[in-house]
Amino acid sequence: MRIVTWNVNSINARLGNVTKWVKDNDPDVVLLQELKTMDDGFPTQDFEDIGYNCAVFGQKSWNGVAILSKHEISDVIRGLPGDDSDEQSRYIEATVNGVRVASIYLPNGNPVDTEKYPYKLNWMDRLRTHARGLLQSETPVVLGGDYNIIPEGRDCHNPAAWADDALFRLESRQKFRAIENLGYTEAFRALNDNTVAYSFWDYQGGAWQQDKGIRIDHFLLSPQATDRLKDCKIDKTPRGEEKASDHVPVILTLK
DNA sequence: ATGGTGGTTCTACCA
Repeated sequence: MRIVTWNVNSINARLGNVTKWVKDNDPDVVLLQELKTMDDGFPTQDFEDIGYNCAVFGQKSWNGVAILSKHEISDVIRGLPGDDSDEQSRYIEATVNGVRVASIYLPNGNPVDTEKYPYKLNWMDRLRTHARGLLQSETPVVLGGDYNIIPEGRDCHNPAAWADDALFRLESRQKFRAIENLGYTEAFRALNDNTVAYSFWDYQGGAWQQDKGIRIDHFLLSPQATDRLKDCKIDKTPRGEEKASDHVPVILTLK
């Protein structure tokens, strides 16, 4: 079973790139982030035409997450539990082929001297609480998405340049690690010990051409999912294409 | 310190 996570930076601006990649790679499940459209603007028909069911949690202009699946999608939750006043569409969760999957678009948090940073940290506390509850099912849980977290220095080109950024601040990384410490395994790093690999390159400053990237798109796996972990790879080829997203797909394979 | 790019939407805001 293959599950992909991909921040597409507008699903409608990226529709040709995404449908082509999905057809070529044929994953079971695709977790999308940054749709930048409301539910009724999501190109559901285009994905149904290539064999995928869709569960969408959209929002006008910003955010927005979705789960695409060749298998039936059931028991969908839209929105991260824990704060009814949160209006941002950043979390969708469902059951697919016996696996509980979530598509996560964790807040960026910059600039750190604004309300965006505490919003990020509070959102991570809520995610940890919810992730802890999911473990009680003792079934495979796969939390995939754009976490907006650089877990370690080796996950970026120049750690010094990111030192005070919301993606790399110690508080942010500690909260990410606190979710791992519940019993979740970060799939890519578990299988690629010393590999330097990135999942995002900024549009600005020739970041792609100079390979000044960061690794911020992750899969966190419950113990039952980790027992089935076979492979986790980053496909950076889509970043070099015309009209590319600034993120690339990360591909998880479970036995 | 600034601006570099790209998306949504039309004037800034977000990343």
